[in-house]
Amino acid sequence: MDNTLSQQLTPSQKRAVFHIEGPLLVLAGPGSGKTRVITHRIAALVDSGVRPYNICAITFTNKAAEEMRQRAAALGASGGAHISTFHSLCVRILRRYAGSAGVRPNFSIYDASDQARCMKQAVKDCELDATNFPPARMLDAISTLKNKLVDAESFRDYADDFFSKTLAKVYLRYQLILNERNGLDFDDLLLRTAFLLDSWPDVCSELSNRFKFLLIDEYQDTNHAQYRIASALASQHGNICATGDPDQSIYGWRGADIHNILAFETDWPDATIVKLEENFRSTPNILTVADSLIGHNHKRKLKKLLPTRQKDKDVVITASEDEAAEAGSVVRHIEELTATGASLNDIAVFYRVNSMSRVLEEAFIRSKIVYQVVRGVEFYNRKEIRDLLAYLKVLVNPDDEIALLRIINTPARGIGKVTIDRLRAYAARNQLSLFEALKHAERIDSLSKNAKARLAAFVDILRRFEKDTAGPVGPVAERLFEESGLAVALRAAADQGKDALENVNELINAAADYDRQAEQPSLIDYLQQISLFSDTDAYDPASGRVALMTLHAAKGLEFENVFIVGVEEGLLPHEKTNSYEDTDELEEERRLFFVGITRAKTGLYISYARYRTIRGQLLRTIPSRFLFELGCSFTEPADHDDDYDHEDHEQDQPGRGPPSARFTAGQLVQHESFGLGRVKEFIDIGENSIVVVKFNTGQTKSLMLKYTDLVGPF
DNA sequence: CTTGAGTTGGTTTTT
DNA sequence: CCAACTCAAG
Repeated sequence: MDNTLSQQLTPSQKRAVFHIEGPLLVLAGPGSGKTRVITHRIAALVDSGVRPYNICAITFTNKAAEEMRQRAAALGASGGAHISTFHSLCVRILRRYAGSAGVRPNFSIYDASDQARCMKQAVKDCELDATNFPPARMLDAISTLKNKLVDAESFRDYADDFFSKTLAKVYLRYQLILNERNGLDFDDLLLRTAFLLDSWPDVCSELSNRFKFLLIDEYQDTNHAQYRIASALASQHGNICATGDPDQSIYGWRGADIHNILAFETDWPDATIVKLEENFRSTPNILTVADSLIGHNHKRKLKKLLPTRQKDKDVVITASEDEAAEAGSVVRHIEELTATGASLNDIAVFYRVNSMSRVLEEAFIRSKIVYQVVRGVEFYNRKEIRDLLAYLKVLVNPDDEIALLRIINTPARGIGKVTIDRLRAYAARNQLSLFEALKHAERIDSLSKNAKARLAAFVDILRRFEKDTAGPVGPVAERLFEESGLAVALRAAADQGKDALENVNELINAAADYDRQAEQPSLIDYLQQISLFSDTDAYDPASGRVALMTLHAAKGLEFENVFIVGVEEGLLPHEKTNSYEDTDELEEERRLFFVGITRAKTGLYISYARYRTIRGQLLRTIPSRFLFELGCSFTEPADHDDDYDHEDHEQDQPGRGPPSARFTAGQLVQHESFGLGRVKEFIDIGENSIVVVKFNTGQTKSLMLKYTDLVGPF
């Protein structure tokens, strides 16, 4: 390696970079130059004679992979190394070894909404009530099982209580539906790959010998399936380098198992551990606050962030009246920053939930501050985009019934519910897929002559594209857009069609981009790739705009100035995370805040609003407990006189809830012994009024106002 | 069969 | 508040 490059590294970074053989764990705090270590390490490997072809680096997002590719190239290790996410790697492996893995290579990847459809069907097929067995809950449970590599059959053999047995039935059914449609959900990609590597030793050793050096970033957020895949890939040589920081583990809810990183030394007894504790990113002002906050987590190894920068601006904590005022305060601070020379590129605003972006966007538009909402997947959720993609999906995978049903009457071509039902009945009777039945429409007696003709016309459209699945994607997408009738329908739809047309154009351009970049463009590959896009992938660091994103999306990024808004009880920590008790989930919320804070280099602005509109209702909030854990002189400005002022003010305005009500549904309250909860119902009968509260402990209580110590609004 | 109005229910974070 | 679903009229 180039001497000047290695001179930029600290001794511990050098150790991590040049420790070539055997297992290596890099425990790296935020801002420790971890990414740089990995890219330098790739370069060092190549430098020491390793063929790039034998290197596999796994990152957390496609964006991170892209950046790493570029940086590695800049260090002279260009081309050949496989750098991607776990999911992308699994797609490649599954396509290559489809036969052994028990999948067909043209599988569709099912996203959350596709999964929801399949699950609804599964619950219905099992003759269960959707209220007792909500599809979302079922999916959650199944996802957890899949992440632990428990497939439907093993779970069925294992289930002993009523709920588990029911869940097992649903799981089997759900999986059957997926299989029939040749669809894999995100978890399947991992599970199938893990099973493949486990049950085919020759495949496992072939891959392990191909990837002689394995590097895995953000190891603290790997789940069991990923852990097993990683172990299998390293099985032949043990050249596994994992990097991560237990304090930045924020995906426990998705099955990430912090144990993976904690047990690395046990898994690989001859492992070398390198710690990167210096922080090159943030000022001591910020690190002190971060340290103080994360110190409130009990289940962690003690670790200090060692600052290397000089003191600079103090951390600013702002209390605003409501979310609009909070957004206004963000705008004012941004204007101050830009007035002193900061670029909008250097500014980011983080929030806990996506819905919070709206009020910020409105404020930015009013103040003419340009911004980007980092939400890449949103584009692919637009109706017109999903429609066009559904056509492409059906071409690649005709068994994808979800896609087929989406387009069969889009744009409207007179194929309604009755026709589809008859088609389905025929398919079921003859053990055919819906698409097969469609091709036989002529022979289905129950169909009217008209219906037959319409179905034939539809099949004809698809038939014209049958041979186009191999080559470039852009031209196919463009032609299909026209010939499917989507184009005509959108052009007819006056004003809102205009946006839609632009979006479709963007999609076609993106597809053409893909054609240029891919070594061997194909529709299958394209569709599978875009299914794995993440929000962060859309982040453009040179856009000259303020970046708005969730705290989760902020992972791995850094900004000169960071705003974190809505730091309130119920939001951060989020109320859904059973966080009144000192639980693991609460600790994860704290880590999430920690991740947000440590993204900031120089300016850190934390804020909360005293009132916030939640589901259309203006509610009193409680400042987050985390604010008190920051260790800086934070005093809650709320005092009682202010409260009453506001109450009065509120009562003057009609439409803000009944003035006599002391509680309104949805409101956050605190009880001396039950803790935090939300008002479900307030039965206002004067002196004997009753409040029904659902507490975070899970229990719902009806409390009589005059006997209870319910505190709220705060 | 299509469309629009009305109702209902669900609401975190994401590969 | 919003999306997804239901139902009735055209």
